[in-house]
Amino acid sequence: MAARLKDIARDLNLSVVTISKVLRDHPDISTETRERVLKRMKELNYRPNLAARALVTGRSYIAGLVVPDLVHPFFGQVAKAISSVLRKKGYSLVLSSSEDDPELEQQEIDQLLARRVDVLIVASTQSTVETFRRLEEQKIPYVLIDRKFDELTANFVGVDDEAVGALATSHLVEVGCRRIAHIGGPKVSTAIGRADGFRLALRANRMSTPAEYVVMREHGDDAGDASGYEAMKRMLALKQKPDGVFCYNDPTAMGAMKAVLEASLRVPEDVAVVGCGNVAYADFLRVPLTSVDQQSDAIGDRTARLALGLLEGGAPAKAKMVLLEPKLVVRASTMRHKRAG
Amino acid sequence: MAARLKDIARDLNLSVVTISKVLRDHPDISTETRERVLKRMKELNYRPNLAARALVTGRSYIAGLVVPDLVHPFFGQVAKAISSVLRKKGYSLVLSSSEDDPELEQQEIDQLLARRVDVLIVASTQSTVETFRRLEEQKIPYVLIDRKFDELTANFVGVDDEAVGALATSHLVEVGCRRIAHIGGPKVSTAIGRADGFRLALRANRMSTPAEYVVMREHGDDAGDASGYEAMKRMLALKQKPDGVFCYNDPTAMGAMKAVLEASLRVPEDVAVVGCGNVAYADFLRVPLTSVDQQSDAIGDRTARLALGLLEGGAPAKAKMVLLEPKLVVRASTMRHKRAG
DNA sequence: TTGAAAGCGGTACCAA
DNA sequence: TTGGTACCGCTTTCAA
Repeated sequence: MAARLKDIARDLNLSVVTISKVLRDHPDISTETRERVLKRMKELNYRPNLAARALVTGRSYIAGLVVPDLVHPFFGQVAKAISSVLRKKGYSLVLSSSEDDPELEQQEIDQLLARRVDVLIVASTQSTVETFRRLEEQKIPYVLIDRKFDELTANFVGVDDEAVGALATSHLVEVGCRRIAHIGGPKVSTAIGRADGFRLALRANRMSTPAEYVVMREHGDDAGDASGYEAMKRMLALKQKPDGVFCYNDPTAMGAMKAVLEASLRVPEDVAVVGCGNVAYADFLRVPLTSVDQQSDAIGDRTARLALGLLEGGAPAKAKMVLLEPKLVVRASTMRHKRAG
Repeated sequence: MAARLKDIARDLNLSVVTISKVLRDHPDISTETRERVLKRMKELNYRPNLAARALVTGRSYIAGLVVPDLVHPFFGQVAKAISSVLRKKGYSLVLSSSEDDPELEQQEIDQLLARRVDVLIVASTQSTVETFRRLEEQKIPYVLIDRKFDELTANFVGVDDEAVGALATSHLVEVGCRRIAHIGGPKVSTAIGRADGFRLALRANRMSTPAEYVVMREHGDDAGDASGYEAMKRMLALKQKPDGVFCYNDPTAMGAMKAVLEASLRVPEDVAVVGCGNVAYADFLRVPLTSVDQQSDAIGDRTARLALGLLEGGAPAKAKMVLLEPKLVVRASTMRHKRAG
């Protein structure tokens, strides 16, 4: 159906090679021929078959991106930022969602490899590094984002999660919280790093926290996360309630806030709440939410640059680790008295 | 780098054809040969080059999806739903974002066509139908979603936007609003349809509305949409303030709510607010937002089925139009007295 | 400046 | 049951 080089060549009594050269702006083509060819291309609405081209050049000009959840605004933002950088260099971004399922992630990666993407970008949900070792064996360039693996010295771009936890927690200390809790996430590097940062900050402030004040959840990422709600509810039932809580992410924080308000307590006066992610609507919540920004645009931008470097840069170079500094955005959910110490 | 049929054939002293047959579960291969081949494939971590296959079969097994905004939860949800149906049939979904820019949309479509997608799914931001006429000429199957064109009898899946407007507006009437305003969207079918529904519902209730009560915005889709805020602010400055407002979408409604609250008025007592989209966090807003659900999952599901039908179904069939019924989700932002009439 | 031939990694068709 | 040959649409190399 679609026009091919061959069609144009036939119509113009030229060879396929000549047309191909015009297509790629090859210098040694007479202006006249070039004109004729371009004219005919336009008439036929010609589009080179990129699959065929990829087959011979060995470059698909596709970057594959696998994220755990397309609907999560963080990943959407990152994808948008990556795409806008890559597009300028002629690359397409093929997006896949793993739905936070390691097996599905594996399938999606296989699919992308079968399409011979030039580079793979993954926010992985795997618990082992096997997949990535195999990528290395096959010399397929890849960049991890958001979640990293200690066992792996791979290219990585993400926010410094320990800093996230420490930033949020010290802020709670600063606004006068004395019994600070943490509702954490599943067993991935982001959640673990943030929990570590939480503990570090407490120690730095010579504070400690009872075991019941730290909960690591299994799943849950929806707005008003049910497990954040449950976890908070349980903490509020303790004889010593916490007066501040740092939540793994914003949805969790929204769930926690709901629990606090339902218990007829006030945010931030009785319990101050900090989330992470800085979702666009944080300002419009029942109590505007203080949150640690994850720098999604910066992550996307750096990731895309790194990926391009892997593709264009000749030298293999060793794995590059980009750790971005998180930023705290203070809103009503932690605005109580200043420095109570 | 990656293994090819040829490599396996050489290693096993077989022909490429035989390996290819094993790959595709062709019946006439001896069990023994099959075993040997499969074993070697596993060892080499063989993955068929889909681009090469596409070249000869003429089918890429790729569906292309172009949306105006990846970060918008509605499109994210739709993409997820489409993808999950297509994946089961062996299709990959390649996602592009047009950033609400008609030119960029055109580029993305071209890019997808160059990759020879089997079918195109577009939530178009174009103002003319030229692009789609060309698709028809080239016999490339496509499905429009969300936004439609009157000039075009194309496959379409979306919610009934007139019904959206009517549903929201009658609800406002029912809860006792007497001066109902509408903050609409840009000049695309969704916004126009919802505004039409708004007018219809008013007429059906023998109500009318001053011109200042209807605003159609140009752009804006972020959480707490600035133009929703501005529009509402202006209306609140009128001598006769509206007592209810139907907003084009949820972000707009959030902006409008902000304006109402800042004016020291109450939602819903002074001004009731209805949005559209039913975002996941609607329940957690300063005032939980009544919203018309757009059925993103159903849209995705029906779209994917329709697309598959276009691909697998032999008969060309005539354009199919799927109009889904919207559903109202009532929350605090409109919970005032019942039927004041 | 132009083009013939070979080949990228597969599949289809038909013969052995 | 197995394989030879041609070919998908394009680029590369080298010769004319």
